[in-house]
Amino acid sequence: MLSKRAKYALNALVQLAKAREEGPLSAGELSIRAGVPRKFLEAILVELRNAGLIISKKGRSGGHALRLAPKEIHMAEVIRLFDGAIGLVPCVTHRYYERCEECVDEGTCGIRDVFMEVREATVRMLKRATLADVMKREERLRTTR
Amino acid sequence: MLSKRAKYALNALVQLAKAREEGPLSAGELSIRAGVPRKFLEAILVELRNAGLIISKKGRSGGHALRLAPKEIHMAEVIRLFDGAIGLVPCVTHRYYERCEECVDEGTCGIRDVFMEVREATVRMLKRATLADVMKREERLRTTR
DNA sequence: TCTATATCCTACTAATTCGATAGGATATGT
DNA sequence: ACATATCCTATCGAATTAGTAGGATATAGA
Repeated sequence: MLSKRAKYALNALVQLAKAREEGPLSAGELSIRAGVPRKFLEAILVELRNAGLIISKKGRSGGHALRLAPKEIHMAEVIRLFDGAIGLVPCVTHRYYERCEECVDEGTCGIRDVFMEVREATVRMLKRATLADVMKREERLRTTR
Repeated sequence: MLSKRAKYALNALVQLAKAREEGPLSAGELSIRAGVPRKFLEAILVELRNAGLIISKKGRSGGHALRLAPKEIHMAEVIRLFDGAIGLVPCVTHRYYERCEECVDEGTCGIRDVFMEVREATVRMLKRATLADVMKREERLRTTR
């Protein structure tokens, strides 16, 4: 399962993507739109800024806005930022790779082989899912119902 | 990420599948073959037995053995048993379904839509991955190298 | 220049989960 | 009867998670 931080971050980013024309949103406003506790959201926004995904402006009429176009930010990246590896076991991820101590021979581990496939498919799907794509999906869901 | 319990359970089940002809394995022996701490493994075995995946025989020359054929047990089932839902968010799983409180309209949530696809693909792959399939994979990995 | 309004930073906490161990009760094949 | 298993209860420390509190700092606009 994703952490709430990751899920909240995704919600917040989608709201920022939707509010692009509108200019920056304050943490207060964003916390309402994304349904995320105010103070908790603040901490998340700091991480998003440190990662270069958003730009934050201090002071009166400041706020937060996407730094890149919605099609440049994908879900895989956001999830990795907050929850680390996407793979189900540490031995199938290069970015956060770690050997399984209990494993005798990683190269011939059938379980690992399955998890490799799962990870690959998951990452592929999450990379295709940019903020722009997510908005497009919402559009489609709204109309085809 | 999977819990160690789930990963250990998978390792243990694969070892039991390999040792099928050999008769039941004791927790001690199995803990060596699967590389799992003895006492921890015992707790896991109890859960596997309660779930009907293995049969345990008490007393001298007792031990644990698969209750079903290796092709009847798949990884999805084992993971669900120990870690619960497979989906990345609670709102995309029927078995452990839970609404996201922060979500305004689940039916038109683009993020959810993505996670639905991911879950579906993941479950499909993990269901295909029976213990028999895992063994076949190991065979293939061993020979094609 | 003052002030309202933002972000930003440091700390803290309560609850839960996770991985693991200890010790002994209970069953059973030889 | 005895050696050898499983099985049951209880406990433990460490880490993680979700969330809150309070104030320092920057800044646009009056």
